[in-house]
Amino acid sequence: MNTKPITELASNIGQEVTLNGWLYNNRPSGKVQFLMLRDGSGLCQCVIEQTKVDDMLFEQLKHLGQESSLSVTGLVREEPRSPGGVELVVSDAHIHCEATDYPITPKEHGIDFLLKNRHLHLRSLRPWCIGRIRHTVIDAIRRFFNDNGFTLVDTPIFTTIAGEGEQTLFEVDYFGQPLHLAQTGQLYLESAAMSFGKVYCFGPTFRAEKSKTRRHLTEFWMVEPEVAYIDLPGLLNLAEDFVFSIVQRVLKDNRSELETLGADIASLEQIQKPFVRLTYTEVADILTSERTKTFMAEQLAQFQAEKQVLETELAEIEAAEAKGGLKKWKQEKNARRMLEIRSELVELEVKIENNPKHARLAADFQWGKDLGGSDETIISLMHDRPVFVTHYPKAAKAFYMKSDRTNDTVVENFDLLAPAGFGEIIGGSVREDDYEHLLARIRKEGYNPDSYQWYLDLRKYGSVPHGGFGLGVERTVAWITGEKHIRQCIAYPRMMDKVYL
RNA sequence: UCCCCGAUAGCUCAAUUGGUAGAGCGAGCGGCUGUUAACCGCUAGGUCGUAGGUUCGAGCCCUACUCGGGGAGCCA
Repeated sequence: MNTKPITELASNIGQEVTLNGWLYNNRPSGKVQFLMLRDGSGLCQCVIEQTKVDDMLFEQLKHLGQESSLSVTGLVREEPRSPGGVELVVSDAHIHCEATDYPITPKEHGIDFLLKNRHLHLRSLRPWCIGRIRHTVIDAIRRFFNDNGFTLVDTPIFTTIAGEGEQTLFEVDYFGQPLHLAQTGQLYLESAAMSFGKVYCFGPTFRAEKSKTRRHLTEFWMVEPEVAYIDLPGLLNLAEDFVFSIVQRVLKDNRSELETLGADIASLEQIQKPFVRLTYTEVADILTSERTKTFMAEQLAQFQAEKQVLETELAEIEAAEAKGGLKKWKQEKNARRMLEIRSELVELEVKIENNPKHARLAADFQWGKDLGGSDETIISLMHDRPVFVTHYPKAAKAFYMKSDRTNDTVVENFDLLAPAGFGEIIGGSVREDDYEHLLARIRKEGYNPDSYQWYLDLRKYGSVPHGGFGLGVERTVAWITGEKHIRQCIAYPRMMDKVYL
C-alpha cells in the first residue's frame, strides 16, 4: 500500500495512493460523491463514482458521518475544479470508525460551545491553521537562539522567589512548604547567564492576574533570553532581529494558513528593520500632543463611517427580506451576512464607546504613570512596524531593572509593541548589576532580602552588565494570525474565570 | 473588583405594541454524475437558564440568583 500524506499528492499525480484520515465534509450528488478528507497535513477532495466502486461501499460512504475515520485508495489526478487543484479518484476505501452526530458542524458556533468541545474543535480548519503557525513560531524561536550562540537552560516551575508582582502568584503546597508557580524564569536565568554567557529558557508561565480580557491567559508560554555583557541598544537589536526572524519564517512556511485565516499578509510583509524606537518620555509627549487628539478624532470618524456603511447594508438586506420572494439559498446567505454585520457592529460600538475614554486618558497622561493598554494601542496604531518604548519611570517598574545612571528617575527597560493596535508582545530590561542599588530596591519594595540572597550573590561574584527580555508566544501568534482572542492561540487555554478541559 | 450585553430545538439565531413557539444547519428518509459551508422534497426534534412577582393572559414587563459574552484596571 502506497500511503501518502495529502501534502505530497501534487508530486504523485497519475499514481495510486492511499490516504489515512477523517471525513471533513460529505457531499453526495446522485451517482457521484465528493468526500473532503483531512489527514492532519491538509485537506483533499476525494471523488467517488458509482460505476467505479463496489455498490455496497458506495451506499456506505454516502451515509458516512462527519469525522468518521477511513483510509481511501485511488488515483491522484489534476483537477482544476477541486480545491487545491488535485483530487483522488477513489477505487477502494476502508472505514475504521463510523462517527454519527459529530457536534461541531460546518457552521457558526458560539465560543463557549467550542471551548467545551475543544478536544474536537482542534480538528477544525481554523484551530488547525493556528496550531501550525504556533508550531512554526516556536520552531523559529528555538532556531534563532540556537543559531546565535545561546544555550537552553530549563528553569524551574516550582519557584521560591517572585520575579514580577507578588499578588500575581499561584501558591502551591509543596510538602508543607509554600512555593509558587513560575511567573518568569528570569532570576534563575541571570545566574545561568554568568555561566554560559548567552542563555534562554522556554516554558509555561503562570500569572494569577485577575484579568478577564482577550489578551490574558493564566498559563501561557514565554521565551526569555538573557545575555551577559549587553547594554540596552544591544538588547533592542537582539529583540528586533528575533521578532523579524519569526515573522519571516511564518511568511515563508505558513502562507496558505495565513490566507485561510484571513491574516493581513501585506502588513506582515511591511515589518522591516529598523523598528521604531521611542523613549517613555517621548511617548508621554506624543500622547498629550495635538497630533494624538487629531488622530483619535480621525479614528472615531472612521469607526462611525464604517458603522454607517454596515447599517446601510443591513437595512438593504432587511428591506429585501421584508419584500419577500427570495430563494431559500439567498435567504440563508442573507441571514449569515446579517449575523456577520451585527457582530461587526457590536465591535464597532465598543470602539466608538471606548475612543473618547482612551482619548481623554491619553490627553491627561501624566509622566510617571505606567502606560495603560489604551495608550499602548494608540502608539501601536500610529505605526506600521513594531515600536520599542524605552526608559520607563523607575517607580512603575520591577525592582531588578537597572536605573539609568544619567537619569535616576528612569530605568533601562523596554517594551515592544506589535503594530496596528495589537500592543505589547515583549517586555525586557537591563538588570541592576550593582549590589547596593539592588539591595536598596529589594528593601524599598518591602521584600525580604534573605529570600533574595542567592540573587544578590550574582552581584558579588563577577557582576557584569546584563539583560534580557520575555516574549509571550500566544500574543505573538495572535498578532501574526490576526486572531482576536489569545485563547484561540493555545490548544487548551487556561483563563482567569474558566478552565474547560 | 467594577461597568455593559445576553440566555428560546443538538448548534447558530428569529418571534411586530404582552395574545396559538419559527427558520437554517445538524439528525433520519428520498432525489440528483462535478460538488465547493452543494442543492431540492419530506420527517422527527421545545417545561423559552432557575426561582418568585405583575397581568384575564408573559419568551417578551419587574426582582433575585446561576451561567456565558464584551469592556475597564493589571500584564507577556
